[in-house]
Amino acid sequence: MERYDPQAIEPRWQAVWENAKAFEVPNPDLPIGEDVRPRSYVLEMLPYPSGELHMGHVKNYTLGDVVAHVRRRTGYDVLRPMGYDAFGLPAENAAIREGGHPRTVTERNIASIRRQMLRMGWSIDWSREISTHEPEYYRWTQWLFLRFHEAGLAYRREAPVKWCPNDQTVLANEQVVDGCCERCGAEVEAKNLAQWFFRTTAYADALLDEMSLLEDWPDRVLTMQRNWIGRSRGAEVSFRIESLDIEIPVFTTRPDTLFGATFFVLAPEHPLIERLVAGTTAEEAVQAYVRRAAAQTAVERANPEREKSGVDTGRTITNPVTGEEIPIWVADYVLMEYGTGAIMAVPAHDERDYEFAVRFGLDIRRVVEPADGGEVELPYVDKSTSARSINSGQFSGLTTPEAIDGVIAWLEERSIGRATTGYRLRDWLLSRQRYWGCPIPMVHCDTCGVVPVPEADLPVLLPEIDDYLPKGRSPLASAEDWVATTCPGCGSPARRETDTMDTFVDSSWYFLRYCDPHTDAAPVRREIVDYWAPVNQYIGGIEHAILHLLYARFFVKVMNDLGVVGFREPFLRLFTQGMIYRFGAKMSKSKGNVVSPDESIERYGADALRLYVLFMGPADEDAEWQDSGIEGTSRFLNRLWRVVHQAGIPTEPAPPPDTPLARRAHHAIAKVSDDIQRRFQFNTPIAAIMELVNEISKAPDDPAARFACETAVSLVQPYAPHVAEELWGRLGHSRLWETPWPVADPAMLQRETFELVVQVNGKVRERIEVATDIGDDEIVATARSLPRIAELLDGREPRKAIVVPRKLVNLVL
RNA sequence: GCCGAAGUGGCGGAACUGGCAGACGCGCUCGACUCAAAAUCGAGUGGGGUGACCCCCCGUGCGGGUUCGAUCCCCGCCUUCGGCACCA
Repeated sequence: MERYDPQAIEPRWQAVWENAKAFEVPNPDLPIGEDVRPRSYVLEMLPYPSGELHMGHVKNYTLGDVVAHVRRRTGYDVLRPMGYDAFGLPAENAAIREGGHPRTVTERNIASIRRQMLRMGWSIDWSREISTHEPEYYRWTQWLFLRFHEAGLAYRREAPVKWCPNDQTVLANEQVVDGCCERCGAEVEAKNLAQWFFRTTAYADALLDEMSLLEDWPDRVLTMQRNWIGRSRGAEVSFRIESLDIEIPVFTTRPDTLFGATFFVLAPEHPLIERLVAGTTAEEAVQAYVRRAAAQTAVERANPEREKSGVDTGRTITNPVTGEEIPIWVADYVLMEYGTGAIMAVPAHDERDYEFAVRFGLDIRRVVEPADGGEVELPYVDKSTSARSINSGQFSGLTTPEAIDGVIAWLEERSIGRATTGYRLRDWLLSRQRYWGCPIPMVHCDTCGVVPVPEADLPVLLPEIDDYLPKGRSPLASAEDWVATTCPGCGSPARRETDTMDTFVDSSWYFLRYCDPHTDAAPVRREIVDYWAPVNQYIGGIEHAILHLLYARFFVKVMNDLGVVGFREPFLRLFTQGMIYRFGAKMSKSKGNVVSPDESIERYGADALRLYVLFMGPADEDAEWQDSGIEGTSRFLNRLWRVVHQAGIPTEPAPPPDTPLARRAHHAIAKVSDDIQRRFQFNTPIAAIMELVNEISKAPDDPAARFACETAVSLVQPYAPHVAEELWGRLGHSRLWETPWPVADPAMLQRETFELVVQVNGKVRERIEVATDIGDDEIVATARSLPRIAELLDGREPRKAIVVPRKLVNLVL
């Protein structure tokens, strides 16, 4: 018998698939008829070509490959494309590190990633390959930007922004983690700059409410997105400073506590502060406080452990329900970015206001109590129906929800307030002061202002420049020939926008372009994109729970509103895979704990590696890489190889004889199919196939051995397609990749007998084989007649007998 | 602090709807093959008692509860991981 040699087998089958265009799915002819084939769009997140593939990619794409193979073999046209998220900081930083041009380095990395992907044997439709840095792609990114701009959803404004001093660019809110740059970890700085934004906040409600259109997303991802969007319903209430004739609105989720508002607080950045204190005795102290606050970093300021600080302005403002004058303070626990930058402080019913009032000796007035009249400590923050208003005029006695509605109605009648909704979500800051990105297709004209580049002039090509190192302003600004242009409006000399787009813009619609990757008429043709998309199954890392997954959802909603696509959500089902660790840490070059896919392939073959990354444990959980683990799956493939060659393999009559081994094979079919299709569980099917192979090797002369071997090979194909295809051929068949997925025969799953577990008082005391159709009474009688059970009963009559059909009987004394 | 997930042999994990805890793999032990080793094959492998076998007791982070029966449900706690964190 020939040895199992993955190094010989694997490249051979990869060539066969390539020649046969085995995994290419053509687009339908237009117009699309009624009788279309069932189809499934299976997609994994596309890689950044900033280096080579790592084990995380191997797990991600192998998962998708298993799903894709099984769907193909169960009758679907499966769209499974691949591309590269080529623009952006990771690729650009890699280029700077390696000292080449970003394009050269990126394209070299793409070539090596593609080579690795082919070597893994993933079933990808390579005819649809795209890369976001190619003009054929980013032309349409720019086109979408223009349409967003037209619709008022892309705009430029000067705003306080987060600046990464290391990467020398601004960042989106989503890219700031604990006050630090998500990429490089440097502490971010605050700056005021004119920047481009997408109006994500206009879609805050849609992003929340349309979660109901999703078929299956992990709860934790939905929760994270909900928290990120942070919708809270409440009211805006106007407070007046009579002496200065100024109105300052506040946002509150607790209008019912207005009677307990005993002071008022402004954020240090609030624009009215200067006017309030000008020429007063408090002026100097307030200005000093404001300066101190400005000097603090976001990290310092966000530390909730820190004792509250603040300063009295000496001014008062009128509480609109009580008519009382309450003091106005300035304190940095109030944020300018949320709500209106001013709050009414209700110390009795808010933790932060309470802490502040205690520290500065301000009034604390209780206006809510438990509905059952019980005693509670302050601050009392319950806003459910088990709380009710007190000391609140006409609203006293109402439950909190009633009081909230009542106060809002009262405010609306008098035009001093209204129901409104607050969001934590901010608009998406998309401009970056970096070279390696999609140019923003806008022109600055002294006469016309900011003018869009006409659609016919797209793409605005990224210019070739010598020095693309980040230096605080976009490197594109130094490409003077490129910057100088004429205004599309008036024809006078004008300057191009020199910022580039955030990489997340590129990756917010790539999955649509795959559907129609070569069209030069539109980003995608509507009929084609609606044929394939939305994605049926998306697979990727949890680290994109907010960033990419929220942006892509936003993009698709806008594109739907613009009529570009016919659906509202990009990804119907989402599966987030866990990370692979080694020696307790994420694999990284600096920790020296990396196992490279190339190394594993060379030693054990792609099939053994593919099996191992999914056999490690549940795919959605983190897992620890064990070098001996891949040896195990490699050993299993050797065993499978041997069993197929040695099992005698006489040609059996079809259908195969009904033997214990044939029944084991049918059980394996049922288990593997159910685990992959219904449970989306990938480790246990491998165990089931291993069991089957073990059974075959124990009974090589079983008359159904051939059938059992064919079943094992067929079931392992999604995981280990090369060796499966090879053995399938040696069993006298061909093209396993398009052979229908096996179906378990229900009759073969039926058993005539089963092992009855006999318990006494819940403890297992005996097991016997009994007929499947045995009656309950007979089960009890049989159980009691067993010598061991009779001995335990010792003549006593069981108080109760519980029979679980086809499982067990429990005799209770 | 708030929200969420998880905790099972020496290790990774299995047990799907409350019904035989530890499937499958790794590791280890013994045996076969071999001059020998590796590879491969076979047997065994949660802890304890007793010990030829049978059998008994304990056992799924800890403490309680519900139930004939709990890894699974409920209450309280501990630990680990993840998210959010002055969001008014």
